[in-house]
Amino acid sequence: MSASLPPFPKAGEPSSEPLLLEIASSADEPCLRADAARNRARLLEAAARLVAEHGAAGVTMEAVAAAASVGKGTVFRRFGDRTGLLMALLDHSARQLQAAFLGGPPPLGPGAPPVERLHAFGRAVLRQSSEQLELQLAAQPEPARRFSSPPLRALSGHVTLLLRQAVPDADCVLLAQTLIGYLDPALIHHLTKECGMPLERLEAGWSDLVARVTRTEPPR
Amino acid sequence: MSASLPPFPKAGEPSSEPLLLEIASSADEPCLRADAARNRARLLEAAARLVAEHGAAGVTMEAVAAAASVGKGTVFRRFGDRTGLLMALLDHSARQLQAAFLGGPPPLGPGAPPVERLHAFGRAVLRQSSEQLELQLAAQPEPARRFSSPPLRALSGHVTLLLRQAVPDADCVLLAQTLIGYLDPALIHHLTKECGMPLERLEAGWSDLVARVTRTEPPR
DNA sequence: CAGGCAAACGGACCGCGGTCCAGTTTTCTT
DNA sequence: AAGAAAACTGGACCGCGGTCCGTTTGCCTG
Repeated sequence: MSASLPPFPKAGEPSSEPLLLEIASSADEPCLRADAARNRARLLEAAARLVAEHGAAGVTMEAVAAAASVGKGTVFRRFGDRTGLLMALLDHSARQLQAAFLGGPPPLGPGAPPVERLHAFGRAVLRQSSEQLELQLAAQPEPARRFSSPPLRALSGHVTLLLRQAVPDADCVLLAQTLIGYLDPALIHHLTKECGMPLERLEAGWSDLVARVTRTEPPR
Repeated sequence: MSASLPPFPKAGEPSSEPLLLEIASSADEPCLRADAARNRARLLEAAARLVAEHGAAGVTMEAVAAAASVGKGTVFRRFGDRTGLLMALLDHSARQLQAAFLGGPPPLGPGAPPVERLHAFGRAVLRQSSEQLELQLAAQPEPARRFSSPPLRALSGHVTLLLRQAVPDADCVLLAQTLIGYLDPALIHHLTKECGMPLERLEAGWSDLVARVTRTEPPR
């Protein structure tokens, strides 16, 4: 296991759901030593370059280490494993998106009615994922941990909160996971790249889904 | 790549969606040579034993080969890759389930109204996945191909058909993928093993989801 | 400025998934 | 029955992700 990287105190899992989501683990980097910080930057830059040049598949841990003139062990110490490195590469845009729906302008940010925000949320995620698709796919952790990654937790937490406002008496956690599932990069890839659907259709599908899920009671 | 195993003509992908799903690739094994068939059986048996003894993680290709007194190359020739081997291990119950909803007694099989069948379908899949969970997780292909595996195609195809009957004017393919997403082994694992939810809650969640998704028009 | 120590480094090392191909076995043909 | 083509076999081989541990380096304290 890659557990117990000394410098990452794991942020101590705030026991129960905090009612307001903090800006996701912004206290992530516990003051690296100077050389460590420098190497971290070099590694990220090297990795980004490799992605650009040879695609995500070309991002070999050894290659990254070499390209950054750094030992292989260093890469693992810093990022834990390959997934960690790739996630670090996506971290920037992830935080950006998060900031947008936590504190940005409506309809994505607070201020709009929850259902509106859900619609906007889906569009935003779909757009962002469909760029970056290759990286998003490559960064997927092994199946057993797929839903435990901090960024994903943040997304599903947010959706849960919105759902609680929109359909208070439903099992919003489960509903949220369902919605999040629709935004899974692997699904997006399947539908757009393999089935050839245009992104607009996925967006329409999201809107329809949100509408159906947030309908309060059967017409009957 | 592991493509081009001479003996597997790839079954030629029946171009468009067949209106009636055949019993999923039942013409899979194009008459193996005698010794090959024998080795195949030995390998599956050995693999099953290893799963039972050391868990899915203990199923090393080399270990399986050794346990079956067979060369490593043989394993790969037969099953393509690790995922293929694991899927072969699950094949039996997959076909069983498929037979049940294609031709078994209602409410799972034909005869019941489509929404009824959807409810039963979810319960059946949830139950089956929650046993076998470990194997199901381990058998998961790399993200990019997750939705292309034949068994999964069969499931989502079936759901699509049922949805077309229940909500004819919706984008049933997308809706079906959403529902299938709820039944993803990785999600089941996350919710039951990591969040500690009882299976009953997931079943209730499924019913709620099906109800919401198949509601025809908003109450307004 | 010395010196001590935690943190960071780097590369040898390991195990596993996957490939390859020379040699063997089976099946088909005549 | 014999011989050749096709199919199968096994294990050496490769690359990569991940671990380990002896060595080096930056930082803080006196």
